[in-house]
Amino acid sequence: MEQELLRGRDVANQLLQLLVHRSNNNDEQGLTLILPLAEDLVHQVLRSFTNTILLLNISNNSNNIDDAIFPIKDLSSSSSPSSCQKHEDLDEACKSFHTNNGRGRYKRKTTAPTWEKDNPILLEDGHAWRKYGQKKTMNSKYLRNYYRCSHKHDEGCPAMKHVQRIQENPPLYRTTYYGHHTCKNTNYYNNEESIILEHESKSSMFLSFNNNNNNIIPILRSTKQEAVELVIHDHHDDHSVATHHQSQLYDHYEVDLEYSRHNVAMLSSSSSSPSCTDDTTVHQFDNIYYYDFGWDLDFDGLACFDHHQDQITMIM
DNA sequence: CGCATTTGACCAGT
DNA sequence: ACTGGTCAAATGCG
Repeated sequence: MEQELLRGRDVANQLLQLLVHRSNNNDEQGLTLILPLAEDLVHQVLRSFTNTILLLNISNNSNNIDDAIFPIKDLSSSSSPSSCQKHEDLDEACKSFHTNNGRGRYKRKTTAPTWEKDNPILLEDGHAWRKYGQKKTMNSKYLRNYYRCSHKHDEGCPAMKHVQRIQENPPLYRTTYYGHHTCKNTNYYNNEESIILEHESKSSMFLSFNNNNNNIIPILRSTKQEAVELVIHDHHDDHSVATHHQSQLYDHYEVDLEYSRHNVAMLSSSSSSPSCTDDTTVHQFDNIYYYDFGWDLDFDGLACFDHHQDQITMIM
């Protein structure tokens, strides 16, 4: 119950940050970008409440989850679940109670991966992972290793990943991520970890902007709890951190992230797909394209281009 | 001793 | 029946 409540509080904080940011950017593009995220966060908060109430009922009424009365109705589902088995939201909360001769039963995840990334070597990504299994898969001679966030139980962090070697020579490892970290990751900015940052992406900043020249949204959200201050000014300002160049073919943004100047993205002005530099690799997942920028200085970057909303999200 | 990893069994989805 | 995702006891390690 404590874990569920903590998770609910963390997600509510994320929602608050999102809404505060929204109130400072009164434009329609920003709204269309933020609404799906806000909706997702509200669902997570509701799930936390639901799980907590169920656990409360179980501890008060019965040791058997099937006998527990479920007094609230989940609006997202047409059925009115009265048991754990029938309620899809009750993922983690179910497992510890649905036992069979000491073995836990579980709900297999069916969600699409959040993103995936291929690397020539196994890299740290700055997060603490706990390995919970490995499996030989049919189409590969290499084992697939399964990890969940080390803060799954103390903070309810839902992030998971699996890593599998996909190529012998040159070696290539594919990491597939499920969900974002909601945990506080306090060691990320110390000196030791910053070395890792030079080689691997996925630090805290989610940069988001559309290709409307006058309307750059600097930050969408953060994967960590620390506030990240990065303001992108009008490109005519000499002190701006972002400059914008336009040609017939594409919009090209440069962002000066504190120390060095990076080419961030080239967005096609025809709204089809963004052009990329030569060292950019592209992955496609769930109708969203991920552009992996091989920057050679402080950051690697991952850009997500949503064709439906004609906007790009940078993950650095 | 306390934590993470290993490993075979269990389980859900197809 | 098969595949792969997850669990949890056994094991490893600092």
